[in-house]
Amino acid sequence: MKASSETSIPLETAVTELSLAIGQLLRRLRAESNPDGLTWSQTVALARLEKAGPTTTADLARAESVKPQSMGATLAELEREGLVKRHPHPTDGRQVLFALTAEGVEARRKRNAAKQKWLLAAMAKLDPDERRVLLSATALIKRLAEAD
Amino acid sequence: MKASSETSIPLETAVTELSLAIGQLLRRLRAESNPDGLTWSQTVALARLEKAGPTTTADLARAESVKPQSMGATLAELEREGLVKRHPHPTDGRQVLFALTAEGVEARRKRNAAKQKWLLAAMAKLDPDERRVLLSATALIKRLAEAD
DNA sequence: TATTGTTATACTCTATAACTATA
DNA sequence: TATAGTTATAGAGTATAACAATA
Repeated sequence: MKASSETSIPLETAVTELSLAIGQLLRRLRAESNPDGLTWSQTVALARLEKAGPTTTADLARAESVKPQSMGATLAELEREGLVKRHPHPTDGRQVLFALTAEGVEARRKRNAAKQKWLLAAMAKLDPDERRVLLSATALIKRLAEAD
Repeated sequence: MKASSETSIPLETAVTELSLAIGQLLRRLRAESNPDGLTWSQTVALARLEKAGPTTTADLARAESVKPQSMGATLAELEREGLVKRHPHPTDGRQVLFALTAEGVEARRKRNAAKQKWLLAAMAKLDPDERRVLLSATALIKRLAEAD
């Protein structure tokens, strides 16, 4: 497994295969996920709020490559369910900071665990080396998603 | 880069990070894709028909983890646009085989190239080693998506 | 003027349920 | 009966456009 055997594949093909593969896995994840509980976009928003702390609609939208209106709809639904709470921005009256409530933290912990049960089981069947490749790839995928 | 430094991360965390990362990249791909042209699900269906040849609605649906009705809607739209054509199954009168038309082959080649321009550029900025990791990961992601 | 967020509206993707035709 | 596909309907996710409030 030294090197150039894989570099011979054209980059165009690799790019196509990668995007098809991630689409395929994401649909599988949706299909396997618990129908009760959080939707995909709600899960993502909660996870990001948990990692980043209080965040504005616009920042969340940028991070996930959606329009502020789309993220606003997701946050409004989470607020209606009591999982996030809005706080005024200390210096800018236009901005609104969203933060997890205690209920939101708990909901995320519990429901998210159920949601990813399937992927956890599938990963457990891989070799340790294969898991390491996926782990390295995760960081690269994030870098690609956040590249200029 | 031998081994166990990365195995110390809990599998739960790795799984969460992976699914968030692929969601993030898929949304970025959608946001960057040409608004004219094929939608994501149409692109996927055409790509699969090109690779597999004539295929039934049910088989396509299974491969992409969607219900036959959902895949049927995508195929009906592609048929309306003249990119795929339906053919009777030779022995089973219930089944319908879908295949690309010449126009479909051309549309896929041309529009798909434009659609993935952004990812191609982003991948080109990675190190060769990093591209190799992503290439290996692509196969693993497909295996996960197709696992039992 | 530029930015943040909201409201209104529409399109895509997918699901479930009920139906027809064929095996 | 069981399977392949269609039609009808609904919900989630996203987009664009038009607006209000604040910087």
